[in-house]
Amino acid sequence: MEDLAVLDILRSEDDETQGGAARVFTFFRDKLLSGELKAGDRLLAERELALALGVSRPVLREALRSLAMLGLLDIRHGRGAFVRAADASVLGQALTLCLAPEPNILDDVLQARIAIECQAIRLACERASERDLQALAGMLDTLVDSLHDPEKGGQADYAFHLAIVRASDSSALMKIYEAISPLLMRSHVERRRDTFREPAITSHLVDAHRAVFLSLVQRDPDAAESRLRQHFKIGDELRRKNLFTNYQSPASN
Amino acid sequence: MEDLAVLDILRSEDDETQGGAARVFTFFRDKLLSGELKAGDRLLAERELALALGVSRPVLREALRSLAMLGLLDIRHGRGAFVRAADASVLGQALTLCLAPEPNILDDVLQARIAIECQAIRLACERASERDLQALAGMLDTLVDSLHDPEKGGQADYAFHLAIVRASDSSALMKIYEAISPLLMRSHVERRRDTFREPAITSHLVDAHRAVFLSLVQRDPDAAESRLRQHFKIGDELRRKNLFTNYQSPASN
DNA sequence: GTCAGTCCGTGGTCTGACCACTGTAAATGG
DNA sequence: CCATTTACAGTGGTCAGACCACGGACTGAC
Repeated sequence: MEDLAVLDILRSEDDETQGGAARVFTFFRDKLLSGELKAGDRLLAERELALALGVSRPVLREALRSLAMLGLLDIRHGRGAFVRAADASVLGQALTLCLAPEPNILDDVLQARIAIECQAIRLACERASERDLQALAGMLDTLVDSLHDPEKGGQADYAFHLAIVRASDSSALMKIYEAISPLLMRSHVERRRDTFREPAITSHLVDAHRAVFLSLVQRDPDAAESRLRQHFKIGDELRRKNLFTNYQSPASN
Repeated sequence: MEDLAVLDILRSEDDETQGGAARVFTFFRDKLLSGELKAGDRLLAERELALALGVSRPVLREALRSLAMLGLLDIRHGRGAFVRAADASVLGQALTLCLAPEPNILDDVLQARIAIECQAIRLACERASERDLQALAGMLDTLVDSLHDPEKGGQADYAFHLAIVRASDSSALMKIYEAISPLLMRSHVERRRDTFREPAITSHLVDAHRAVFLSLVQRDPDAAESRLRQHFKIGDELRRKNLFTNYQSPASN
């Protein structure tokens, strides 16, 4: 009952005076939204669909193509068009598009990341299952094992933080986090490449993650968020300091 | 220099074996991303573009239509295709699409809202300008004046919270907040309609907003976030209590 | 000077055909 | 009888050319 109401949101801004392609587009979008078309379903052939909807094939193709570009359809040559499971990658692309003209995107996205994670860990303190915690513990080990490798280390770091968001059991937080991930990943691995040799940084890294994890195990939201914030803060300071040092004596390059 | 690097993110997943429409699509998307095409620019006529890019007009139209559906282009009959300023509405639609199949979206989006706002107000404590604070003060007045009207009151409430996010001076937080706004707005006005007659709720509303504002003026991030969290928490409790009461005696309907 | 009508450029749509890819089922060979 | 190969039917991909509908600008009459 509640789910259906959500559909009105998008419909509201579509007046009835739109062209054929747009009409077909909204037609299918609403079918997808309402669940009338589920992931994996196969659409009719283009020629039949065009006939059924009373539009020409080019018009129908424009609509289908748009849906495909949005990631809602998977059109495969010689096979047909299939409904695709909702994917956060579109979200990520849209976000990148929106933020592209802005300056200092990377630092800015970091703020969004902090926002999501801090709320996620609070929820995780309430909702995290035993399996979530075990997964987190495993990732902590992976993190320690891959300190020497900037590539694996970065991935392990990301995996740990992602697991926190997953443990929040909030699909909205999760989707948004996935959406900013592409942007996030950039600064993540880059930073890692610059700093993985610094003992002060790597030691902090392990301690900070462990501290966050322990607070989570103890189900203490305030402590968990506080430690997470501290982790971000110190990481940021170390990074700036490191950049400053390298700038003064870039001989190590 | 840094901005350009962002472009690689999307390009990475596009192999070179794609069809004509997809090729044209990525062609324009990258032009938009790189700033080669700015908002307001007018594209060549379809026939000329098709000729220039070596594809037929239907293929070109499929690509342009897809860009239009993504909100990147504004195609107007009889006038031409114009580059549109990046808009968060697409983000909102994409988010709605992604979250549609999930249960309890409304409550879940609220978590995202709390996440964004709590981080935003922290940043706002550092970055908010005098004008931001004055705008916030004005909205506080509007809020008080419109307590009696569920419609205006809801809008004023939303405007106040939006202004907080704007004061954070973070375009990423702002875009994400705008993206979840359509979903947010629903529960917002609905809740307001159910609760605006309750003195306990309206009085809390004013006090809470004022307290948040004062902490912001004093540039105290911890206090500001704490009070904001409290505001959300109490609001949630009051709402649940109210729903419970109405459920027990729905005569007032 | 103002207003009406005309004209041209634009997107919007259609038709019908042909090409390229895919899976399957029939034909072939062992 | 089974495995391999081949032919076919169905699907999306592309194209060309034509016509319609809309918007703005120019031109003419008033």
